[in-house]
Amino acid sequence: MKIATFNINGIKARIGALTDWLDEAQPDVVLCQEIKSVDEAFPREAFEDRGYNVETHGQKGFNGVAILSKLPLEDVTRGLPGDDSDEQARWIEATVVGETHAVRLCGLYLPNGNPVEFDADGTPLRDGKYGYKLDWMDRLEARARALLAEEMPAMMAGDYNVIPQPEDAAKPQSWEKDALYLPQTRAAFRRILNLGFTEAFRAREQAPGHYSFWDYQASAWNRNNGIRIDHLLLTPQAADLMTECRIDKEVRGRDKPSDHVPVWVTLAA
DNA sequence: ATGGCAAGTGTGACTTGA
Repeated sequence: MKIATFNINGIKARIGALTDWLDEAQPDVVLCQEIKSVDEAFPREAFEDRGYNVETHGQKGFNGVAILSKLPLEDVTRGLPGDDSDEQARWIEATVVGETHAVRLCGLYLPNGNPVEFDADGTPLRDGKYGYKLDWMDRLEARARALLAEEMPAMMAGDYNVIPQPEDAAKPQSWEKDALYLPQTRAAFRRILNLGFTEAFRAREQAPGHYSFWDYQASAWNRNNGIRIDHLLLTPQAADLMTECRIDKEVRGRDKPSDHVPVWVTLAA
């Protein structure tokens, strides 16, 4: 079972690039972020024609997540638990049943968190957009604990907007005051990992220089000035099934690319 | 150190992203 995460940066602008990649990579499931579309406007037919079931959790203009799956999607839920006042569309879950195992899939688009405000000491304030990011990560940790307690193959995958380590950025020093790389951000990410999740890509590859995002600006792609912020976190039961994990880097060099590329795992499920 | 781009909304010039 091949499962991918892909921040597509707008479904309308990415139909061609996304369907081209689907036809060639043949994933069973794609967790999509930043669909930037309401549910009614999502171009389902392009994917249903290729045999994918489509579940969306969209909003107008920004954010929005979706799941495309060749397997039936069961028990679909929308929204990250823990704050009924949060109206941003950043979380969707569903279960797929493979030949040997059922797998719970959580697709997420974690808040960016910039700009960060600092006090006079240079300490980031837990306020505004950065406060929302850290609060969202606390809710993610709570959902992660509940998921682990189920003791089933499950994953939380998506655009985490977290650079975990210096080796995950071409120029780590340029991110030091950024919400994606502040110590508080990285600590919150580690707290979740340390509950017992396997970060799929790092479990298979320890070398630096592997990225999943290159900014559209300042020739970031041509200079390979990238960061690795799209992650798949696997429960122990899912990690036991993992056979492969890769980043489809070359997708970034095509026509009308997203600024992110797909990252995928295969599970013996 | 700075500025650089793309997408959505909606048709001009913003907001947001990372």
